[in-house]
Parts: sequence; C-alpha cells; structure tokens
Amino acid sequence: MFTTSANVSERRLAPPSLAISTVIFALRPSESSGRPTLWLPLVRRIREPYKDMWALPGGPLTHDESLQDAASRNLLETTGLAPEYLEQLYAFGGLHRSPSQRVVSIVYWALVQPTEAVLAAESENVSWFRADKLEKLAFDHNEIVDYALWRLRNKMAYGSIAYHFLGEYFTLAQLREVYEAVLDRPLDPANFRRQLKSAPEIEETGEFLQGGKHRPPRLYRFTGTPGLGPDNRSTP
Amino acid sequence: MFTTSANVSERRLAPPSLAISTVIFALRPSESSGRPTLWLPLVRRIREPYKDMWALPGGPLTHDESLQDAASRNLLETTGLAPEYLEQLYAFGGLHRSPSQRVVSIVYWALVQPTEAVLAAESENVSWFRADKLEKLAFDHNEIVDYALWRLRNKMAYGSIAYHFLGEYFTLAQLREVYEAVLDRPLDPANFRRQLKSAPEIEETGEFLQGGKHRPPRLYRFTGTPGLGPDNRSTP
DNA sequence: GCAAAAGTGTTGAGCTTACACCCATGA
DNA sequence: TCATGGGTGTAAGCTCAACACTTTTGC
Repeated sequence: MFTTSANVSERRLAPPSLAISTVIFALRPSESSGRPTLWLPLVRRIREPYKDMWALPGGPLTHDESLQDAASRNLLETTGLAPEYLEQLYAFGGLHRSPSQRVVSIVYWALVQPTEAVLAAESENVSWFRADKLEKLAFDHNEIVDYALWRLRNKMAYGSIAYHFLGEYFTLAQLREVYEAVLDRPLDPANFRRQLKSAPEIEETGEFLQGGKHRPPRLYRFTGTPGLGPDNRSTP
Repeated sequence: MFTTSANVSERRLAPPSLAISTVIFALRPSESSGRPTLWLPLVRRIREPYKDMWALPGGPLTHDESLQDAASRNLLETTGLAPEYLEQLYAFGGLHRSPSQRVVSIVYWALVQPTEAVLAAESENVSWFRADKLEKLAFDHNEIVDYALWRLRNKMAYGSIAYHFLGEYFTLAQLREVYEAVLDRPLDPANFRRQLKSAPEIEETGEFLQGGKHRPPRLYRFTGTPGLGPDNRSTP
C-alpha cells in the first residue's frame, strides 16, 4: 500500500484510488433563534494529510458493496442512522485533491431526521456543524459541501424532498419551516398550503396535533417515492 | 493485471477498477424522413467479456488526467472532435456490471455537431446508431444510454443546451428542429420564437440565411456558458 | 400571383403572488 | 375575550398555448 511518504515514481504508477464520501444533512433548532437550520456531521482526521482538520465522513469502497451501500454504511457509522434519503451527488476526481495520492471520490448526499441516535454518535472525533458557518475543511470538502447545498436547494424548490427531514406525520407549518430553513426565505403560509394541496403525494390524515398553544393543526402524511438517478427518475 | 480467467480469490482481493465512459450525442438527418434525429457512436468490443458487441467508448483513467480530460480524450479518439458540451452523467458501480472484474464507471455525456471528422472516424469498429433504436449493448450500457437520454431531454426542456448541437450561426427554425427532435414533439413556431427572444443568451445577428426557397430567415448567435456540475452551475 | 416559410398580434386558461379575512383554540 | 396561528377567498399579474393574421421571398 502507499502511504503519505510514497515517493513520486510510486505515485505516478499507482492507479487512482477510489473513495466514497457522504454529505449528511439534518435540521436542528439553531442555538440563537430556535428556528430550524441546516447542520451536517463531520469527522476529525486522525492522520495526515490534513491531520486534526474536519472532513466529510467517508472511506474506501470495499469489494463487496455497491456505491450506495458504501455511502449508507458511512452514514450509519457516523450518525447511527439509516438514510431517510440518499442520492449520488458527484464524482470528484481532480488531480490534486489529496497531496499524497491521487484519489477519486464518489460523493453521496443524504437527509436524515435528528433523533437520539445522532446525539449518541457525537464524540471527540464526530461533531455536527452549521452548514452555513463552516470553517476550512480538509481536502476540497468545502466545495463539495457547497455543491451539495446547491443541489439540496434546487431539489427543494422543484422535487419532493422536504418530507425526508420530517417524521411520518407532520403539520403544514412544520413542512413550511423546512422549506424556509433550506431556501432561507419566508414563504406565504396561505399560498404554501394551496401548492401542497395540489400535490398528490401528500395526504391528509384525520389526526390533529394536540398540545400546542393555539388551534390544533391537521397532520399530514407523505406518500410517494422520490429519489433520482438511473434507478428512480422523477423530477429534474 | 487481471484477465477474464482471474479466479475468485483474485477477484475478491482486487480493488474495484475505475473506468471512464462517454455517451456522445449528435443530430443527423434520419435516412427515412430527413428530419434530424439523435445518433450516438459506439465501439465494437474486440475482447471478452462481450466480445463483438457494441459498447460505449471508454477506457481506464490514467494517472495524469482529470475525469473530464479522460472523457474528452475518449470523445476525440472515437469521433475526432473536441467536445462542444461535456458534463458528468453518473458513476455506475453495481457489483455485477462486468462478469470478470469489479468495475466502477464514471460516465460523461457530450453533445457534438456532426462534421467531416465524425464521418472520417467511422470504421470497422466505430459506428453511429440511432439512439431510439439500439440493439442490446455490452455491460449495462443500454441503461446508461437511457439515463443519458433522460438527462438530455430534461436539460433541453429547462437549460440552455440545444445550441451545442448547432454551429455558431443558426436560424430559429433550425433551433426548433433540434428541440423537436430531442423532445420528440412538435412545437408552435410562433410561441417558440417568443420564448427564445425573452432569453438573454441568444443574440440577433444582422445576417440572413440566403439560398432557401422562401423568405430568408434571420441568423442568431448563442452567447452564454451553460454547463453544470460543481464547476459551473446554472439550471437544474 | 401563389405557395410556403418568416414573423406578429390577440385571446383565454391556468398558475403565482399578495393580502384581506374568517375560524378555532388556550390562556 | 383576546391573541395567535390555522385555514379560506379573491383579485392582479404573469406565462403559456392556440391560432388568426401579415410579411417576404422564390418560382
């Protein structure tokens, strides 16, 4: 195997190595305003290059798992969660992404809903950060996160993806908060309601959310399978 | 290196190998109707697996070229052309894509305009086929082409991509023919005109196309840089 | 002049946006 | 009863599809 001390001729002869990384998004209340904001987990690098810097969770692709399975495993290992939504983002293969070795990273992005499992998985070397306030990360991971954010916002505006941040039942106000958090602008509650009512993939339940301070809102359920890629196509 | 006779333990130990393939689209007049239709070049496999079947142009990623450069080289080698448009499509990494060896293919798709170079490159082992009438191809290449077609149609409907099938100057009727060929439905010439006039990336030239049978149409020019991906973002 | 394509005008349907307004509930 | 978020109504503005119509050329 090649290490960081591999010399130049070794590097030139080595085929590019292949890694899988995952950008994992979840919404959690911001410390200041309490409104939901985007967070993602990062892992601290424990070896060179970029030792002690934060990086996207990832690792090599093993011989007996598909790309998606590898990303799914990443996600499980760093958050303790099964993916609520998982899609390929892009393959990054620039020549100088890693100073020691040529690495091609196939990156996935995922949405999860924050539960106890997420908190349990936090540790010295795994921590969550606000997506809009990231420090400098290892490798080209800042650009990767930027691109993932761009894709998320795009999909949020067109596709039916917001549901995957939420549990099975949700109110329209909660759903609107998700949109507002990701798109970072307020939406008219009245119009938002109508637009979603015209979408067939959202279903009224008979239930109402009790325990609030005011009129109990109706609970809805998502029925539909988005996800894109060669396997499952729907929206741009 | 591993060959098709690699035994099971060798296969299990080998890391997945990495290849680049390219789906190249061009429009050429159909033999029957004369209207433009989608074609793509394929190469005949000269070794196992899938010997003698047609496959997407591609090859291994060399250590000193980026993913995009590798795809660009594919394109040059099989068509003699520089890419007019080139974008990453998807990374395919299923476990059983190749019977002999685990291969991860990073696939690009490209648009070119048919010129002499294209015809010159045709040979015993390189030939063009109609995209809507493909036989069974090697590996999972039929699915890859299907997905590329889906992406092309999507981008055509939203993004500004049609221009790359055409030369520098074109009439609105030619541009409409491109849309009609790819989307496979007729478009209202009057409305088509208006929609494009409102797009800022298309520019009127003072020139007119002479030599037609009827009123000479105005020539237009495309001014803009589409393309997507982490490097260059614009439309979904 | 006539055929045919280039190019313009007009209308109605449907969707988005803004915002006024009513409803139901806890305190 | 009042404050607050849940939920409905409605009118202006925009885009888009359909199609009638005028213009310009070659023959």
